[in-house]
Amino acid sequence: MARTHPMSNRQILVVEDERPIREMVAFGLRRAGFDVVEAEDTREARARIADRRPDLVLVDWMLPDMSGLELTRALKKDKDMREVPVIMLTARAEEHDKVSGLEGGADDYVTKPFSPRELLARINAVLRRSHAAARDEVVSAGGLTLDSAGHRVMVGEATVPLGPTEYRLLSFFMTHPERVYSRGQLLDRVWGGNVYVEERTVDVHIRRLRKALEGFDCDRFVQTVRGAGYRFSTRVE
Amino acid sequence: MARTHPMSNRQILVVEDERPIREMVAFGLRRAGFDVVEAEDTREARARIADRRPDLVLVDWMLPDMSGLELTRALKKDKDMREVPVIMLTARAEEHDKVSGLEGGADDYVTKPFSPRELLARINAVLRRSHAAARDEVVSAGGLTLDSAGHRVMVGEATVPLGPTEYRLLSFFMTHPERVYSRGQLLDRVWGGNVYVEERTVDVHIRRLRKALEGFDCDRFVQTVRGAGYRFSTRVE
DNA sequence: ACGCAATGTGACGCATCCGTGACGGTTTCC
DNA sequence: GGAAACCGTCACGGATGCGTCACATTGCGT
Repeated sequence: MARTHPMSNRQILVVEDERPIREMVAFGLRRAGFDVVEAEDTREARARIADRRPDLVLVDWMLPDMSGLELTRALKKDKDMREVPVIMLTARAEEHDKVSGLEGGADDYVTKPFSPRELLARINAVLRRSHAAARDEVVSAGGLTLDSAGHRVMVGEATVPLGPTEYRLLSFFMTHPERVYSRGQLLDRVWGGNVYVEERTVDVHIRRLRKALEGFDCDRFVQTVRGAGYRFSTRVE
Repeated sequence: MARTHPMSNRQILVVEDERPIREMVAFGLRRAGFDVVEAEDTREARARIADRRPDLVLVDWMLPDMSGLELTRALKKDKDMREVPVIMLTARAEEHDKVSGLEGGADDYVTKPFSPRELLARINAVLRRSHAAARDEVVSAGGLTLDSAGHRVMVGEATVPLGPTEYRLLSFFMTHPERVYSRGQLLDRVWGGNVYVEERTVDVHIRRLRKALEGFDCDRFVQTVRGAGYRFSTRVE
């Protein structure tokens, strides 16, 4: 929660076993003004995350000891590390990977081969979204304002009356808009992976969230995607 | 949420006469999200290629009736099958074979013994090359935008109201445009190979898809090819 | 022009999914 | 210590979408 790095010196952890690629990526990022930490396997990565607290983790899908996917899953289950945004680096371009990568908890993915420009764009997008909270800034969408410092969501001058879980849910949605999440994914990322609760519980909290947003005419942003999950989108259907 | 639908729309034909190996490979590929069709000789392989239209063929170098190399050569001579990428599976590691394998028209080769990871990497590399157009996160065609992360198709700022099946159907079409698919093929690839439904059901969903696209003046992209099946094409007839 | 086959179209029953209100148990805050 | 708030679960009912059928329409060959 405490701001540990100045804006111009954001720290990124690059997890990649192939040294040439890792160094090339690291070089590009340093050139772009980032502070880069490198790791070549997941064991090292976990250690660096624990002691350096990077602002973002860039992880290769294919790693020697454990796949990047599993690392991501593990991170998102750890309460201390759940907030760290993850971008998956993958050589695989199929839809399958996009889905499973995101199910594992990655905030975005970049397909190899990628241009430095594309990678930077993704990194900045994710940093802007997910770390706005950690920088005590606000995220706005469709009249809603997420004030993470104040742990509340506002519409104009009014505060939306939310319970803790509804706040976390809406907070997650607002930092991850325009994207469908299954009930299972939401349980992983909003509830935390280690607890077992019925998937239908998500429905109930969606209901409570909608009810809270109802008075502000914002409930339409929480959208049901039949057979898939839920999506937060300010674009009307 | 045990979905029966293929996660990736990619279908792979495995041609291998030794059953244990074939089944192991097929298992690994299915696990990785691919839709797998098996064949144990070149005769069967040609039949499967003709009726299933796989995205990629994985063929053993040594086959009982005709060598995989000859199958590959034959495929590349056939106008209908020339576009299908081929990966050769060979027990021989000599440089000589690599060369002749590629000369025969294979897009890549993998030397036995191989790790599943290596095989997947090769497959994805080849798929990426041959389906370069289909690998972007958002696929656009004729004003339509497929937003796979958001599980929706948009026209400008508006969302096309699609049911789950219609979404999968249109999603498949947009990633496989300009090509005719029979009702049977569509059932395989969109519905998932293991379900039995009437072929006419496809017609009904085509109808529903067209109706949904009607308001956006995009229904003309879904074209009927009498006696053959359906095709998605942004080229006007 | 005629007839057959293929495709378009509207309707219907059924299964599934999702919204919703209620309830018991636990935590939090006076 | 009590009340209020909150959470997870359940059951019920409505809504949605699916697969099939029957009938209309189109297109093709003769």
